[in-house]
Amino acid sequence: MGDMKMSGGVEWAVHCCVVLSQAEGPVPTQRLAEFHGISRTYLAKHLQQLSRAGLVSSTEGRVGGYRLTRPADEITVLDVVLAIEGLEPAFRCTEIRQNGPLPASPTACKRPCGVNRVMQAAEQAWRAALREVTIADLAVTVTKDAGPQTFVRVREWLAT
Amino acid sequence: MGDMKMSGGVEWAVHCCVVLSQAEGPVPTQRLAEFHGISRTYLAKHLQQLSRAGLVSSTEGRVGGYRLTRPADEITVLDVVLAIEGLEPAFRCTEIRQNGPLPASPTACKRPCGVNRVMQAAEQAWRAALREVTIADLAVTVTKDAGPQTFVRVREWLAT
DNA sequence: TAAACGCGGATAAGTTATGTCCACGATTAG
DNA sequence: CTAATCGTGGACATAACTTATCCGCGTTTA
Ligand code: SF4
Ligand code: SF4
Repeated sequence: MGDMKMSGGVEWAVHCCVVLSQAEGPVPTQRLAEFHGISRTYLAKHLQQLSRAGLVSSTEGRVGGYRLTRPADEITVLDVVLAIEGLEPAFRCTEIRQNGPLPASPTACKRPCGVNRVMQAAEQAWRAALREVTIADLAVTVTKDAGPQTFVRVREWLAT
Repeated sequence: MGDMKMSGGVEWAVHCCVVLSQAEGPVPTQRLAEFHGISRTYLAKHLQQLSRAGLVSSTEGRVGGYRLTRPADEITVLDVVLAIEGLEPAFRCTEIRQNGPLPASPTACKRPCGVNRVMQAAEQAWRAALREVTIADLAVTVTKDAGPQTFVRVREWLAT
């Protein structure tokens, strides 16, 4: 039935961060959207979220654009995912244990139950894995996968 | 913006499995819904999914209902989550690296890229954590949190 | 002064999540 | 035999969310 799906904007945002890590100056939304062949206006929304999260900073005006606020090896994939997806956990308890003919006592409801604890632990494991990889790591992977000339060509295109 | 949210039905399904692990006979949808104070007709949908996933088996007719197909210590929380949420991973790549003025070569696209690999690894860690806990474990937790008489009362109410 | 750019809000279409309803066949109590 | 209970699957309705698009505004620079 319903599947737990991550926002598609995460893919866009991660790719943009990798590109920004290789850029020499501010890159405008226009260029980033064109480069990835995606919607300019919608990407703008995601970049604004990255900006609010403090991952990128923006320059307004004629030759403005976005740049990373920190070195790429200090930005984790988790940072980007949380910036786009929000901070709320995937599992949200609706406290159904308090319903029905045998409701749990207020005392027992002080702390989250076993179900909730398991879900939170799983989410922590998920976050830990995402925290292990930085944007810089991804850039290295791209170089390995697509060749050492890749980012040279990207920089050339950005300078167009 | 968009948050990755788990279906609310997961909470219902897990709770139902815990109750079923303590029942002495088949429990009909009606009772399970009443016990948890939730929608009967909608819960029926989720129970059917558990049935299709092979976690519970149903008995039709006058005194029918659901029961677990396996001992509770052989049903993990992951089993339930996957039965409700589906098998698809949370992160779905749309291959935007193939777009734009510098598309990745077909050679480099043979296998998933670094981004995708990170996401898959994180999801594996998440699943591993959920696989560590069984319905039987949760039942023990409930006994600890809500008192040893809890399930006695549940069985009494179910026999009503 | 005009063009390029980021920012935030309003708006809309498409999709998903949530929930209801009903007709059907199976089973069992009386 | 008959009526009540129960699971199954499909159709249906509605709320919520995702995915955009557009516009007016202020900022910066050629
Ligand atoms: S027992 Fe856990 S999952 Fe269930 S309602 Fe309570 S906190 Fe939520
Ligand atoms: S680089 Fe990875 S995340 Fe990006 S489009 Fe390719 S497979 Fe998807």
